[in-house]
Amino acid sequence: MENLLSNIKIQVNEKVYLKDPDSSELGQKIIRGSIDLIDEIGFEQFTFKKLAADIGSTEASVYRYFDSKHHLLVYITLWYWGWMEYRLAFGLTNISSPEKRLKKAIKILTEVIEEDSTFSHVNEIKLNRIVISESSKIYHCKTVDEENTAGFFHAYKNLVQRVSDIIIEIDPEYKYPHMLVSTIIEGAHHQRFFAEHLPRLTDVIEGEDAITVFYQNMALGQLKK
Amino acid sequence: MENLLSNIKIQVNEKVYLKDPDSSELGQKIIRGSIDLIDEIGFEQFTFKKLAADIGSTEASVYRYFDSKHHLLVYITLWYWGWMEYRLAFGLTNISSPEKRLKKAIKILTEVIEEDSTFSHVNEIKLNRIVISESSKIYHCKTVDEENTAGFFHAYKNLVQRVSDIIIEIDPEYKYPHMLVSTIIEGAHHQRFFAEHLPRLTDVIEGEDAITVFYQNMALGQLKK
DNA sequence: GCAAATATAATAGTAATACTATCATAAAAA
DNA sequence: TTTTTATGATAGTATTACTATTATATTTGC
Repeated sequence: MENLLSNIKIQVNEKVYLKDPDSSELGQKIIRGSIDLIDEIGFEQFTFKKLAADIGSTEASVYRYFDSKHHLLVYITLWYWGWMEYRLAFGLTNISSPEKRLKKAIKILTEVIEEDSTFSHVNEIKLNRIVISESSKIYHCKTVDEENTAGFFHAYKNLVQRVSDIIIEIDPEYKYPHMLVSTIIEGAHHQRFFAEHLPRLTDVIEGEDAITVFYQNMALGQLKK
Repeated sequence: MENLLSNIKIQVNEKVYLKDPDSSELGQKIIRGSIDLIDEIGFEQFTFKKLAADIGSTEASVYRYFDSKHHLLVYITLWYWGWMEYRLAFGLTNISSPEKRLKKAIKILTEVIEEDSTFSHVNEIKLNRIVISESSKIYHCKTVDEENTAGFFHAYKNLVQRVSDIIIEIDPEYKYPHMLVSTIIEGAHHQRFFAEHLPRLTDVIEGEDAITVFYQNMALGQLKK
């Protein structure tokens, strides 16, 4: 992805962190190091102690930024949703046909991620892998309602709403726009994971991005014009 | 669900447990107690110590059946997939039209679960809630490839294959049958979870089971006859 | 009916995890 | 230059996720 803006910052809900990791060098090292380490060993094996060793800091210092590894995972996931919304906003400008806009939106949401040099402390390829394999853990937990009340999922809801609006523009009678969009987003993550680890649960097709094509067909096929 | 057979046992891959929990009273108490406790406090908070206290046994005794709580979650999830395949097999007999069979299959896979008195040591309603909120953790972990090699996911693959076969019967040219089926199964779980906890990510409609209807329309809409 | 095998309970112990607390020092801001 | 703030260094705790050992109760084989 080309560098679109040089001074943009993805905002993440303030309640997720104790101290904004974007505000200091150590904070940025925590984010960069976490993305590297979670991608490498998985969220269950990931600890603040291992992270601190990796980035040359201490466990106690990491705890000054996040009060748990769960919140750190929430942070990087919300950052990802914020980044996706930014990609969508840019990707959809100047496309007047709502069908084309929807198709492009689905492509942006489901395609394989390439590195984005705009945000130097984030490796978007690793981040995408983490979101695919780990991010559902941020809501599949007993604290989900509390976290929802705290507004943690606004970024995700905004993204879903933005695409739902395009769907309603195409077919104002359509009854399930949010269901359709969240099915596409979550579904694409699952299919990418299955393609890598459990291929008999999906259909990998040589020479085409079957996942993106599948969800584009699915969405357009559902809507009347 | 009425009692279809009185002497049926859902088989679970032997590598998942150290000793078959179905073979003893304690084993059955472990399963029943786990389903109650995981449903109540969530998988992260669940420990063998708490479980042992609940069922009046000891931590060490539970460890004789399962070598980790992860394997116990795998066990109850595989039991659930086995149970679903049994429900599918019964639910689809004597329906000759493949379209009707597919519709019925999607209903069985996505509808709200009612208790099944055939298996007395399993509360299917709680089990369904656990599968919805926790089961993706059995493959979203770094050991997924190993566990796949051990055959843990056969039950799930069989289920997906069984429904894919109906799809191919309807439209032999259709390119994404497995993707469609796994999208429906996983999607329905997500949508049920969202309806409960994050309703703005889905569309709850009074008086209709929107989730089942949505996925039925989605599937039939994709296929040419 | 008794010995042998097996299953469970009771208890103890360990390394790692997920934190919290304290204090010293270095760097930045007032 | 003083004060605040950020980080590092170190220590400590309760809990978790196990493993090991021994005693006792129950079942099975003969």
